[in-house]
Amino acid sequence: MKIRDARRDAAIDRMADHLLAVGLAGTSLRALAAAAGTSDRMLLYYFTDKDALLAATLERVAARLTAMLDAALPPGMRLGFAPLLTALWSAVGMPALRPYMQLWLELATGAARGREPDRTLATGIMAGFVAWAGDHLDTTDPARPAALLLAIVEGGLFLDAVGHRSLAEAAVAAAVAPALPPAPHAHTSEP
Amino acid sequence: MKIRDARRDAAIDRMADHLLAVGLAGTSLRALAAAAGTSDRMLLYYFTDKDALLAATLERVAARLTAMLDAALPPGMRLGFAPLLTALWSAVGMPALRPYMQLWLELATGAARGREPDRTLATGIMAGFVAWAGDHLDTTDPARPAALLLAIVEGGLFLDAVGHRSLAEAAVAAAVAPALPPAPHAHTSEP
DNA sequence: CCGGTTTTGTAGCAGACACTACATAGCATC
DNA sequence: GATGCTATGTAGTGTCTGCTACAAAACCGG
Repeated sequence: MKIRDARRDAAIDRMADHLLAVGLAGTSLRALAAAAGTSDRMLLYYFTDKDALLAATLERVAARLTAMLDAALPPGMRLGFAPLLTALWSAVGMPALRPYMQLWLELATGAARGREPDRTLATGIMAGFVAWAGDHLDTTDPARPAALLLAIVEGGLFLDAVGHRSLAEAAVAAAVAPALPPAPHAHTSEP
Repeated sequence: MKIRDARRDAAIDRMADHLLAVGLAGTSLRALAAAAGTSDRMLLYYFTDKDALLAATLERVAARLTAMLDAALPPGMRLGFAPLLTALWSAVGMPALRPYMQLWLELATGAARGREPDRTLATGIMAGFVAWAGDHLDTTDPARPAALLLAIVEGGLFLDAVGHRSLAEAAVAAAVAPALPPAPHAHTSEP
């Protein structure tokens, strides 16, 4: 029972790479098997289902992502709202994280339609992000700022995804600027 | 050449309903044809491709969405950052708009991977949203606040999609609150 | 070396998919 | 009424999908 688990685990790693490369929609048992160096027959020997296989692989991907985030902003480091937002935004903008963001978006799409295992996985991953943001904020009550921070980052990723990266950067810049929204009906003096 | 165009147009409307109901991934020529009351054969007579068909249908969906947004917040109405954000957030939270948001997310997923026609369509739709936000803000230079507003709304929709609606609401509440982020390193006096 | 369990290959199933070839029905114009 | 164009039905094509039946190989304790 050891060999099976070891090969199964190795397959998960290779399949995670493949999933990051082609996305959830663009994959198939045969393609995943080729990427993992086995046959579809074996994948269904290791896993009961394609869904179970994808769930395990997506969990591996999530673990990698949180590891990379921890590397960029180690746990225990606490920052104010603006510095944390800046740091997190530049972290998720790293080219190495691009496939992760694409897959994250795809998982959220499935979750929005209530599909499983997408929904459960996505909710859990996002809960992890919430905890992460709360742990990195130096505010007394981090709940609301953490929510806003995550909304801005996810929103920025979304704007970037639809081809408006500069808009996303403007949003982050606006959120970081001191007096965020100029007081309503009060025009700034700069022409 | 008139009958063809009329029926083609009617088919687009029915297919838009179907697309909103089941999403891009869950559809097929046969299902679309059934929803439109024709045959797949006819759909490929009206359109050159499945892609062309989807592009036309998605444009129809986008037109409907902007019409609904204009109904909720008529053009010409200008607001400050916080009121506009509140109004827009409650507008996109309407149950009738839920399928639109799911489809919008799905389109963004395709756009993130550079797939066509998703990419072009999504970029154009988002450009429309940017113009819409700029037109509804009463600030002198609406570029940055508009970007932030869109990022928060899209981010909130994303948080909602992954099952964290209350988090999304907290984010909007935080963005609307007067002194958005408590000054960095300065703890509020409330315990 | 033998017998049973674990691991793997081969071949295929039944269904869905986008798309096409071909023929026909309806209609209009001359 | 012949001719030609538009509109539609029938019946497929080849390919891909997740998954399975069956059997052979490999391994391991006795």
